[in-house]
Amino acid sequence: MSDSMIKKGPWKAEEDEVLRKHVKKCGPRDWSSIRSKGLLQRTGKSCRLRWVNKLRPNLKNGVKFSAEEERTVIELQEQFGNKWATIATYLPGRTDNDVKNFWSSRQKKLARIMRTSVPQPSKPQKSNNREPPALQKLPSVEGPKLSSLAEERSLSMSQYCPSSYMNNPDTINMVQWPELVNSTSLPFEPDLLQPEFIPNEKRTCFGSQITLPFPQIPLQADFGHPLESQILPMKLEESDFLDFFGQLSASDIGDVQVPLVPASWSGPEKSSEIITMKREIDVPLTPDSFIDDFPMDMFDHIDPLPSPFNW
DNA sequence: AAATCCCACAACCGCGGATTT
DNA sequence: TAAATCCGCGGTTGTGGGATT
Repeated sequence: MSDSMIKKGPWKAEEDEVLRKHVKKCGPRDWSSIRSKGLLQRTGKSCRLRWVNKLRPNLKNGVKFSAEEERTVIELQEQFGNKWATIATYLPGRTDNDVKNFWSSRQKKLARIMRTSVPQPSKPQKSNNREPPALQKLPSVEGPKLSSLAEERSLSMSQYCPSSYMNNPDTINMVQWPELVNSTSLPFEPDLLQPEFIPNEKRTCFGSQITLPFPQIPLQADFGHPLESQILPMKLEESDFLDFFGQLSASDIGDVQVPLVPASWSGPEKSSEIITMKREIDVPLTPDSFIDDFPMDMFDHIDPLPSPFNW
């Protein structure tokens, strides 16, 4: 059968039925034989993909990711990277494609938020382009494909942040963090916002990995990302933002003194507990570690959101 | 009302590893 | 053991519908 006989594009119900019958008869294998037997004019790859992503039983087709699923994906992506098939094994009814698409959408939302966080110029500009003017002169914010939040944030920060503040511990604690956008612009389900800070001994400030039991994950476990969920919606005003980040690159950050606990944590040592954090070269930057490294008092201006556990 | 943007989703492609011949 | 084939994975693109301008 020549390549010109190979059909591509959307599947029809009749094709789905043929594929279902094949799987019922032969099991989910021998995909190539479907075409060689003349059952369908689809490649074996295409048949397998259709089965795995759409026709397989117990799929959650058309069902949005729940907050719990989002949390799980976020955590697992941090642990496994872009191993979508691996991550999907933790999410019943979800395919690697589902997870991949979810993550991709989320990345785009985050990128957009980072972009719109760029300060507006003092002079209004006439332009049909909705891109913030400050960004227009910065090349390729969306250029490289970023595989993790950490990369995304690092890129954004290094581009947006003029620099010298980045590793100036004296300056960091002087910063007044500006207004915040409301939670409706968050790139994830509001369910993920957890004001409580629940100390996790497996988690340290610099992106240590949360060790998840394999292959079962307790979905009820606390996967909250208080730092990420609160820092990302921040809308940064021009002066504060640029002043803060000065002329140094994020990678230059050395020792920085910051409070360890989020503002919303009501622990007795909230404002007094200061630790010295040191970035070590051999510590991999994980998706949340970049944000985790921010000084905690920058969250002081964030209104606590209700815990999903209190709803 | 039209144009544009945003978003979610489906599907394809290229590659590499595993299996078969 | 090498070549051919199959299979699975991750990256990318295309598309349609809803929202926004």
